[in-house]
Amino acid sequence: MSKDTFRRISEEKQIMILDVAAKEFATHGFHKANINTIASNAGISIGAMYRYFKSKEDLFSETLNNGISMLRMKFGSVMETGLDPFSKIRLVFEVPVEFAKEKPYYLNLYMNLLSGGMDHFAKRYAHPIEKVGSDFFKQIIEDGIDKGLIDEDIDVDATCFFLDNHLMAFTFSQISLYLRLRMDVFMGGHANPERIIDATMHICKKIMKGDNHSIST
Amino acid sequence: MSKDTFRRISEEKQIMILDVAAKEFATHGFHKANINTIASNAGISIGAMYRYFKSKEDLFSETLNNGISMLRMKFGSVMETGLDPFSKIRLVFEVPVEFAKEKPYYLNLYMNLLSGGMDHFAKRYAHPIEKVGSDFFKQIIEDGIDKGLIDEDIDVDATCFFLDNHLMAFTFSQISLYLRLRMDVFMGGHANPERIIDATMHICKKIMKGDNHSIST
DNA sequence: TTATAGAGAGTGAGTAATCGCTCACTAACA
DNA sequence: TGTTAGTGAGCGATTACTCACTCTCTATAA
Repeated sequence: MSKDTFRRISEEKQIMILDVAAKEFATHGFHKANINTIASNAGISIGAMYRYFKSKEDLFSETLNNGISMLRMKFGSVMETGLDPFSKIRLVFEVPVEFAKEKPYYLNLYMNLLSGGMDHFAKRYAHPIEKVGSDFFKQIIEDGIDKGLIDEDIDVDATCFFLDNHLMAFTFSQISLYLRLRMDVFMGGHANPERIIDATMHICKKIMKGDNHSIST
Repeated sequence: MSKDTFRRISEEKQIMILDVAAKEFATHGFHKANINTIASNAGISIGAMYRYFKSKEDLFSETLNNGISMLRMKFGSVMETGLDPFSKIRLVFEVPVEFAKEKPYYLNLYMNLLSGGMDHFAKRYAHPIEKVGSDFFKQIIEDGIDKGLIDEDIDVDATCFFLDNHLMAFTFSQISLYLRLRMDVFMGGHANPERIIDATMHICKKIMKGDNHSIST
């Protein structure tokens, strides 16, 4: 965790430093990211940097924590809409498209957790991060079952996993060069987020309400 | 590409060196991987290493190429089985489970392509790699439509993308610590590959043959 | 058969650059 | 005068890559 000295500076400056750091970690990956560059881009000295954070790892953790707060807020606000299950699922696919336009580098941070040499962070962050998406989908589906909108004989866990896999791949496809090229291969030329979301919703309804195709879009 | 000198040494030695390199790249990521360690683990000098490969990037490329060959072979042998579409899809989900037991580090290599700082490789490898999976699913689904096993009104591109997203996430879940922990969160405790494959096939049939639930497992 | 020359394979200590982090310092303020 | 904030030159560790060297093998001349 960051030092007291960091929490004592103005909130804008905190956010600015974390944004600059997230950008650097996102573009170069944790190991290749340069702390001296982050300090210089944030307009502070490396001395100050190490007055605010114990180490490079500590700074990275703080950017991750900042990202988790944003993630929780986004999922939370979708839950609070009070919309029907399918509309909530549609919304949660639209969120990363918007977020990728504002602060894509925070999404990159999570993608970097997947790869080799990041086990230390994976152990600490997999559960808190993934619980958010898992709880979200489970609550929506169970709610849908209660209201008779979703078949009660589906494997809830596996369906949530299936949906979140697609959400994860779709989200990362907005920000990873490799996955963007991959999406183009699959979708034939320039892939359009709206088309994928429409198709996703169509598939969603088939999975969860296989015997009733009459639900409105 | 590797130098002539590399292609002149025995094939076993070539494979041994590439395996050792893949392992190092997989566990530490490209940037943190140590060429001197690779040479030492492979039982050759760094001098020899640089006689075989132009640079660290060149060595990494060669391990990727080696992995692509394996990937093509695996997908190819599934296509050649002559099984029905749904059995082929089941097989292609079983393949990475087996492969992750033999040479997981080759799968890690691809995951590392997704994250930050790997754009250079992403541009070169996204298309050749992803074309394999894309062609595979498209051929299967079109074949299924021809034979009347799959609805002809589905969005083929989007369905392939959807299926491959799940295959990718499932495959990487076998080898990435983060994604393994994530899978546990979703599946509640220890996730079992067979259960996920069963659920996947169930979902597959609903997506592609929504009006007919009577197809055998 | 033996001596010699030359090519190619292989070696590993060393170099140069990078980068995380420290610490002796100054500045501002109470 | 003491405390806290901030600075940035530079240290030490790491690591991609080089190069002057040895070893091995083959071809050819004596």
